Amino acid sequence: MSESTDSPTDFIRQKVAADVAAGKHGGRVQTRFPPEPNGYLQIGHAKAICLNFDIAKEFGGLCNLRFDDTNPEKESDEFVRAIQDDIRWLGYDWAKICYASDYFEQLFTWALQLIESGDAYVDELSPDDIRAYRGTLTEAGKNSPYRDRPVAESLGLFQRMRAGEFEDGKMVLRAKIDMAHPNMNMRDPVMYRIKRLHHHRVGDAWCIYPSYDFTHGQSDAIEGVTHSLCSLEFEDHRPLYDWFIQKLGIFPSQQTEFARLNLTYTVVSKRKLRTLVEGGHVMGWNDPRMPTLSGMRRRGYPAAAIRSFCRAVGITKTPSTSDIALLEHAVRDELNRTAPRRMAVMQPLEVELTNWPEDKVIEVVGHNNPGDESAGSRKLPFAKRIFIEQEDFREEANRKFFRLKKGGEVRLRHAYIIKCDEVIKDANGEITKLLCSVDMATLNKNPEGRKVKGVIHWVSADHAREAPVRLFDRLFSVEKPEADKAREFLEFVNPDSLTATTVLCEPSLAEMKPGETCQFERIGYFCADTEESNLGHPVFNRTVGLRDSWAKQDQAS
RNA sequence: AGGCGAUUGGUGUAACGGUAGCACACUGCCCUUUGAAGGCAGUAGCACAAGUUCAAAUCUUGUAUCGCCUGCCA
Repeated sequence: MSESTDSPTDFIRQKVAADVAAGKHGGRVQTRFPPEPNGYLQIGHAKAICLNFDIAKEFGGLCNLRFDDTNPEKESDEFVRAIQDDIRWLGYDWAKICYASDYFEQLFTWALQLIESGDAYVDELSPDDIRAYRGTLTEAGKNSPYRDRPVAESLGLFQRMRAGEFEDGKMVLRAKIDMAHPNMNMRDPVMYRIKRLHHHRVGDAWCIYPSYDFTHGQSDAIEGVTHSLCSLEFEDHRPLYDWFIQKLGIFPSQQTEFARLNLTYTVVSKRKLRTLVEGGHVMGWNDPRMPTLSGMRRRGYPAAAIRSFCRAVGITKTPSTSDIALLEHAVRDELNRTAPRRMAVMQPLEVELTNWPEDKVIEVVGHNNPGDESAGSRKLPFAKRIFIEQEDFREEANRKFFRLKKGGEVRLRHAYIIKCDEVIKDANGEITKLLCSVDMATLNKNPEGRKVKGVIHWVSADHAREAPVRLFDRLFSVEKPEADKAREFLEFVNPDSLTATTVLCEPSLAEMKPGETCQFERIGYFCADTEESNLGHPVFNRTVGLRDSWAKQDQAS
């Protein structure tokens, strides 16, 4: 699943292509990615980022990064910075970085214009009354008593709102549309509210802030965005989006909605991710189990794999839940091509090579990537005492088990074929050690007259380095943690999603730099953690395990 | 007096009136100094009903099911 060069042909790209062909906006294409800086980006945002930036690129257009910072309540510079880092890491760069807050003055002027044209009014109803007057899904709302106040009065009040003459929540500016509209968003939506909050960019310059609806389309218009792509929940807002543009007579950006991404065995809503962090269910926003970009980055997911995944799930209007296995496939696919191979043993079983001279140490050569000659090779020490994986030995097993068994032979990866002659056990009958003999004629050579099928990994006991490892499993133990409305999603958090253990690894692994990823042969892909690794002492995160068809087969039998 | 949108194998998608294809997952076989990767094969699908048409996944209507909407959030 490498990133293909031919472009996808989803309905949005078809629409953009048709617009270009028709000469709309002179064939110009411009998009934007508009996050609110109130949280960390997650895999769902990655889908939107890829869509917007890729479309701009494919059609020779521009894509801006625009922070939708109209509500200072939960917004901060920390998020502004983290979002930029995540987007760059994903592999994208913006034409311009914009802030809705840069348009506050213009927005205010436009609000004045709508008041003057009789399309907006200052309402003094309380929040509770506004709700009550709005009506319900099946009943029309009713007009506010302030709805038909004179234009001049609204004008004066709105100016005074800005001047800070009224308390928070005392009044709002509303669009005058239709309180009986079947679309709730058209029942005189709020355009401005009074909030005495410090804004991360404009400071205390304003005490009134525009709403999303009165900001987004105008921001698109100011920047000249031709295609304003957003998720399905804004479908109901499109009539409003168009209404403001039409009333204001500004550049007609067009909004198109697509389904957001959902993933099995996880949650992606900001609120729920926050709950996981604040409830201590994970170590933080960048916990490797989190579907955040920072979490996936820390876990070792390559940016290219995430892009590839986003391309694979496509863009539609059908709400759906993608299988996390598809994401994992994209990760393995990328890592299989790029990650150097190494050897490490998770559950060591000592093996003494009886016919190997006591002090003899040789170096064998291991290829870094069998599928990529250019990846080169490294040397591995081989000596009398080695460790193999406990599960690679069975005293007795059928022929399906082609690893080491008593009296049987197996290939040590990159080294010799050995034969198990004797099994040493302790008083409890637990296997403590294997005595094996080496077939000296089999280094990088197959024996004559017999075929040895199994290959297992190993490390030299005297040369192995011990390193901490964290194994991650799915964050939730059910496919759709949000599906059961009667139960809180937290009930489904997988108690075994994190396992801390250690590995014995080949010497070269001690040199792994934080953030680097390799494959532990026959086990999985691991990266050196960026937070907890020290020079010469990596702490490994298991990015994803290798596919294991033997485990399935063994389990089935 | 509700509105808007959606519905194609287990999952995610393609098709734009003319043989339902791809990927993931799953199953079997081959290959292999990673039981990985790779190769080959296989299982499995148009929500339902009417209508238009020589011909419907595709157009029309109805039904069902699901999603979103009653923040001074975005």
